[in-house]
Amino acid sequence: MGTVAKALSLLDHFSRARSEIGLSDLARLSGLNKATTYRLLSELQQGGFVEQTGSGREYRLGPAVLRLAALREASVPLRDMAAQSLQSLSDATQETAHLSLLQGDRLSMLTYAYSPRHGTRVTMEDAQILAFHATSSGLAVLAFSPPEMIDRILSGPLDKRTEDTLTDPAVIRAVLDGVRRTGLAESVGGFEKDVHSHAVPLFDAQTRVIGAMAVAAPVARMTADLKALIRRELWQHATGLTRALGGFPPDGFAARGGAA
Amino acid sequence: MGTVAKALSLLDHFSRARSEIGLSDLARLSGLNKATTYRLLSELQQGGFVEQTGSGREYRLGPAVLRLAALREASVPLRDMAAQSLQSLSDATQETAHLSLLQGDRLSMLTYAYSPRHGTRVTMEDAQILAFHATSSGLAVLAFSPPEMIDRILSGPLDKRTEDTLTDPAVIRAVLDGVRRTGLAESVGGFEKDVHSHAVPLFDAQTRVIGAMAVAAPVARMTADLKALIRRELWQHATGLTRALGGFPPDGFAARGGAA
DNA sequence: TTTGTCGGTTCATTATTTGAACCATTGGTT
DNA sequence: AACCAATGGTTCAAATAATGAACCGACAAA
Repeated sequence: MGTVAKALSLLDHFSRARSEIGLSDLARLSGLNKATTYRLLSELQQGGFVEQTGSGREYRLGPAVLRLAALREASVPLRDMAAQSLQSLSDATQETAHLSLLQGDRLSMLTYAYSPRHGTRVTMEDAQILAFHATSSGLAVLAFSPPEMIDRILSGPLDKRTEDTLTDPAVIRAVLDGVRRTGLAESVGGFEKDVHSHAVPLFDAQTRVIGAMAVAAPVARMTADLKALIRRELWQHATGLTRALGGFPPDGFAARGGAA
Repeated sequence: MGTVAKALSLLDHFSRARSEIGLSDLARLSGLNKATTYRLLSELQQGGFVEQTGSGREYRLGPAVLRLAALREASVPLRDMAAQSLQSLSDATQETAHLSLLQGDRLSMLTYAYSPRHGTRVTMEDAQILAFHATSSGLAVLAFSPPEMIDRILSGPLDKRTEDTLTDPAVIRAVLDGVRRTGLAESVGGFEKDVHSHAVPLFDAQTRVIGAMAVAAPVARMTADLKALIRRELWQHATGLTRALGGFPPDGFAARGGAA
């Protein structure tokens, strides 16, 4: 692993739950030497990617990321397009819609839209990391990822979020085959106990999978009609967004039509 | 300069005007060897900080910055607070208000708010870099920066944006003294010919300057009354935002009250 | 006092970065 | 078709920068 990759990997340890991390903690988390961690942090700090908090001397993400995000948005207004598409999808289904992006071996939630219709709804956390084996989005993405990546993910630890979480690699591979056939992934209670979610992968211009669009509804509300509606709308919106971003589904994908 | 700093500096060459850059161009822009640039870009690409465009093989900022920005926002909702404060300031003055952040030796615009009142207004560009010697925001920040930084900036090239741009370090130092006394910086036509702007610095929890809040109005509209209004409102809003972010002005700053 | 942290620093050893030269392609010119 | 000047990408010996064990002083708890 190169020095730059190490420095960038430090940034991965910040999360919503842990937005400020001390030097020693970060060294432990990353497995790097404390001195190394310090030097890398110093360089990141110089660039404004991290900064130190006032009270403690802990580190947190810095303002430079805001600037870069603004530029990224300006050149690739994915977030705006995604937000529009999600809102429309959420309106059509009356359920929570969300979109996640693949970054290296991580799948993280970019944005979401709630429907105001129901009092109960599935809630999402900003920049949440989605487990590949426990979410419909994860399964949708994994199904269209390169074999090496599938092997890598499935050979890693697969924690049992709920009693319904799939943790047997063989079982998951079978599920992925199904996702590849239909272009649509489903997960009932794999991530949160009462959530039933569907997901469709998104692709870039080289037909590589870049993320997934999903609809999550309470298990109690899922009827055959709602399921059919979600599948139809989700398919439309996801393939539409892929096209809008200049991406292309792999050969044969469009033909599937999200059929169960 | 460490390897990490070099890699991060590559990201600085992306701008609104130039959102996609080829390998050779980027090597030229950064002054690094092409092979070096390539390796650094590869590492950045692995981390999702840059990606290659579908059509050409050019590079642009990647999706990872979006995720980090979301987390930064979650832990330090500066942008939201800034947006609110700017809107209120813009409403009160009927002119364009904007906020810039210091990142290393760069001052870059974070966000802005227009007033709908007038047909003519000062317009801003997202993530624009503000020159220290040519803008009120730059002067406000520089006045409260460490002496070494002032020396560094003033010994660098000071380009003459307009005929009214200050380029004599001695003159600028005198202006900075005034800014330090009043807590308020002013620039007439230093950046754009017809723009009259005021700025007040913002501080962090260690009383270090982190940026500036500013109001920019067309020179033609600037009367004594408007000037007094801007100074009063700008002072209120800027000190209010500093406080809201958990920051503290340096000793004696609050006592100045933005008096001219 | 002792013990265990913390953030930060040092410096000889080591491993990584570096850059000139080199491909294979591409697109424009003659 | 031949040529030229770009492009993105690759190689490898030489040079440089990264590394980590040990060390500070400061602080807090026992």
